[in-house]
Amino acid sequence: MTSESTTPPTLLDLSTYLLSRIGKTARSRLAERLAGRGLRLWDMAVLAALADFGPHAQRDLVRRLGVDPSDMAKVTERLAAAGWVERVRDAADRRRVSVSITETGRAALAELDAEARAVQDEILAPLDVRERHALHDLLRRVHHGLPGAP
Amino acid sequence: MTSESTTPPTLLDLSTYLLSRIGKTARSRLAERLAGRGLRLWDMAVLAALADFGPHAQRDLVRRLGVDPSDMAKVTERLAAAGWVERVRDAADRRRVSVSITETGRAALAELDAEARAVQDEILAPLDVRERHALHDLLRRVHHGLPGAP
DNA sequence: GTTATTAGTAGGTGCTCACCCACTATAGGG
DNA sequence: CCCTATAGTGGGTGAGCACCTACTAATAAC
Repeated sequence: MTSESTTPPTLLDLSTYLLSRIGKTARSRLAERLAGRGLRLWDMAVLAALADFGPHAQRDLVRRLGVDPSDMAKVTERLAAAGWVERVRDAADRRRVSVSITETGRAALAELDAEARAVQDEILAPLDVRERHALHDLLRRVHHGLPGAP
Repeated sequence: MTSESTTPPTLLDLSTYLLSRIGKTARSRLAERLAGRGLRLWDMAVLAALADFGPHAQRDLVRRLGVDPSDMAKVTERLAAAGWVERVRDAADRRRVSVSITETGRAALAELDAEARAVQDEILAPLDVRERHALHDLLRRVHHGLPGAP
């Protein structure tokens, strides 16, 4: 338990402190699990985007997720090596590479999602189902107000 | 705005994703502001601990905040250079250094707190006061369940 | 006294992350 | 056909962070 008695109230009174602290542990716990499979957080994000919205030109993935093009190249390379995604040259515009998720990729994403939910269960343990929904709604609205691409 | 249409629903459905995303922007925005004053996040945490709980032997700060002793030395050094804290050798045990916040330190902390609340207002903009309280309560309980010192 | 333990410090390492530049290849505009 | 812009890629950089080691000074244990 985080000893409330030892964390300065000045910080505990800041929602931003709590958000950053909790977010960080959530992030690192999931990253830890993904690392066990040789994956990073962006890899999961890319798989999710492909599963949810279908095939993308790589540049569209870049724009959707706000990653550097050069970094995206590395992600798709890793995912392709693992067989989670397929990359094919666009016939119409041969500069472009169309990226799509494979069946194995979908299966992998399902497992990653399960991992993520396991982490979530750990972290949200103090809350009952109703409270988790309430939290999720609030977070959704806050997230919606965040700037996406600058 | 974070274009909800572009973030994969698979991720949006994860509270952990939202937490880590929101927490990260909160963290980096505050860090950015503190950097303008030549400070880091830990500096504020140390000031808060001293303001809330009074003077500490440096080793107690280390234990309270879970930082590496060597890093704590650098923090107190920086804070002392700025005049925010005072370090005096403990007469009883001359290995120890007692760290206490100065009046200027308190004033500085108040400013930092104001900065943090400004960031908070930006981020929680979509929520009204009642909802912010609700969110804070939920976060408090979640945070309380987190492991503090391993 | 000798030895082991503890507090603080200086300096360095490895990792992640976001970012940037240079380069190739394709495409499109005039 | 030239010139500019775009897509993807490889490689490198610098900031921030957590961690670790070695060292000094002081205390406690025996």
